[in-house]
Amino acid sequence: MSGIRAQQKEKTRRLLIDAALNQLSAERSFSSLSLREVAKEAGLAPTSFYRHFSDMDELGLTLVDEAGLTLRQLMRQARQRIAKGGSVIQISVETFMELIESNGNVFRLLLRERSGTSAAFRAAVIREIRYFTMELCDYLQHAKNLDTEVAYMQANAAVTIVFSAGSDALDMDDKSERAQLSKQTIQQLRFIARGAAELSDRRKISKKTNK
Amino acid sequence: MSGIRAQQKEKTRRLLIDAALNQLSAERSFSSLSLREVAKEAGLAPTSFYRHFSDMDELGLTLVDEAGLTLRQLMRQARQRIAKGGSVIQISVETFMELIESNGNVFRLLLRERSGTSAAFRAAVIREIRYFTMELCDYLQHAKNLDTEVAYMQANAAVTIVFSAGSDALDMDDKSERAQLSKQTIQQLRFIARGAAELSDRRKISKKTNK
DNA sequence: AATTTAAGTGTACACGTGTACGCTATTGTT
DNA sequence: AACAATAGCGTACACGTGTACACTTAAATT
Repeated sequence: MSGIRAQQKEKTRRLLIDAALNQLSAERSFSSLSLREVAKEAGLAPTSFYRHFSDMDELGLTLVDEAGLTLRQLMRQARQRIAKGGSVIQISVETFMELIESNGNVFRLLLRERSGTSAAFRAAVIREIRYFTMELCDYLQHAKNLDTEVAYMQANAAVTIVFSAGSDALDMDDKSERAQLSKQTIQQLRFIARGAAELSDRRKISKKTNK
Repeated sequence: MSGIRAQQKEKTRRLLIDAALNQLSAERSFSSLSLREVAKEAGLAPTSFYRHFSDMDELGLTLVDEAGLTLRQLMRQARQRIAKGGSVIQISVETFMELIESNGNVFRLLLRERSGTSAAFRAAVIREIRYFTMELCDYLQHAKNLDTEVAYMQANAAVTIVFSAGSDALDMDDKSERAQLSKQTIQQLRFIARGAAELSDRRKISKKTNK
């Protein structure tokens, strides 16, 4: 099996995925996309859609997977940059904002669409974000030597702040406005980091004195 | 003019508003609601809808106004409780969570629906949230004597965290789970408050030494 | 070379949608 | 008492939707 057939199939599958992503915008949520619209944008007959996905829901799940991949790519890239030195928070936020600029529509799926979708879809989105949060939590625990619970709360707050800022950035066309938003987000993350570090310290001290 | 007619009209207008609110859920966003569905739920013929709103968009804007009112009610209630003493953050979060429990669907409009709606709708939501943020910013500036810019960043971060937690709470049926979420949210707000207070102090010192 | 498999097409159907239009019945105005 | 205004209804229409079904055509298998 040379696979010239499977190869073609994969190609038009991507056509469908990209067609869906391209139609996303501030006005247009995934849940408001119709099977026919997506097929048309991909240059296919409506019924051909079924050769690749049984449902718009299934396409949606695939898109969320795609978004998850992008999120991991983000983590890898940020880690590489951090290894070269500099402010961890600043580098992370800037890397995130860059990725939003180039992969805007992929992120809309994770940042918007909190309702009006299937339960499976929402669960998938939540799973991706949780995974991301846990990665950050691990990092905080080890690199910053934080109390487990405190690390989780910091990670959770940080992800909420960054994703919310990312969501806002999606609708900004002015570049200086985005830069301002980045700056503010960085400062907010520092607030959180500072507060978390203090609580973690206090907890450690109280544990020692209890011994 | 006794207004028995206008009175009736207002009554069925409320029927439409409530019908729309009642149909909101995790699965069902406002943007996915159809004019006919809302009219049916209200016990009206589809075309009667037009006697009250020219559009689903117009209904949407009305709902956002409604949500804005609820938000102000929240602020008033929180202020009253705070005046009686206690942790400001804790009281605020608990008041917020209470209101979400009783007015869940009103909040879905503000907390979800970040896309897939008309530009006017999104603008209205953003306006309400901004107003809320500004109120908090004012409070922080005066009561806590914070630097203007720092106060804004804290207010913005706090609102993001609380609204995100509120959005999560909307889909929880377990009461203890909600309590845990409240606790976590309170701690996160304290992180932010602590970090902001420190930065504000540092800025004041540097201003003094510059004189 | 003959046969099977499957990606993509076109037609067809039932259904839900927004809304234009004319009607009825009741309230408000003159 | 006569008239105007209007909330609500029913019908009707064009349109977009998901999808079932029978088809072509090219690759894969035998």
